[in-house]
Amino acid sequence: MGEDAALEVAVRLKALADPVRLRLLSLLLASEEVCTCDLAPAVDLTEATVSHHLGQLKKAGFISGERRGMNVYYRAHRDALGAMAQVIDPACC
Amino acid sequence: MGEDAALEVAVRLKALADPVRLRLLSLLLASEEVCTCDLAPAVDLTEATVSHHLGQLKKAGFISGERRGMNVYYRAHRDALGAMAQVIDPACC
DNA sequence: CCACCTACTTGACGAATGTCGAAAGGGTTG
DNA sequence: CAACCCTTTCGACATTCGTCAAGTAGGTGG
Repeated sequence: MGEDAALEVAVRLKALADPVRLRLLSLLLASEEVCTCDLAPAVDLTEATVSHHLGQLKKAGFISGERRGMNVYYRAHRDALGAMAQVIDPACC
Repeated sequence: MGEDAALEVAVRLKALADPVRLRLLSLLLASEEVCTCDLAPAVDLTEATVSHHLGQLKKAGFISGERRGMNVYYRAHRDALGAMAQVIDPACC
């Protein structure tokens, strides 16, 4: 793996390498669409903290959020996760 | 994903989420067996720094090292990487 | 046996980065 | 406007990265 490629992959892996973000992602994968106000109590953290984590996942391209009315609904990008899995083990898929 | 499971996965992902460790792993996957003295110049860091990184990869179960004479030879555990890929995307494999 | 060298690991340190929540701000609805 | 949802800024605290210095392990020559 090249130096630049390693840096890009590491940045995206860092976004996944946190217990809170893994649980948020798991909740999003299970429920299709969830808003911050529902996620915060599920992981027992403040909405501000959850917003931080969602921002990191969004920046890494694993989720996206859409505002509808008062709430912001987040959904997971399953293809981005699949691509990440393939980088870790190309022989896997 | 449960709280404890998320923590365990996060710890192992953190071991992967670093550009230096990704490059070290890539070198090990390419060459079957490499010693610290060959890895250090390949990533342009001191042997001490490389040893720290190899220790983290070893602790996470992605590599193992064996001393033969003066050198310590490391090799990657491909199955551990496959298992990690499957955690990220269960539908992948 | 001893000194000496190479290969590698470990511990301690400063610099950089990440985590979390309180407070403040922007949008949206009633 | 008041209430609600969400994000952003700021500050405290913890974790991580790379290096030096010291220590261990194995090999070599006097």
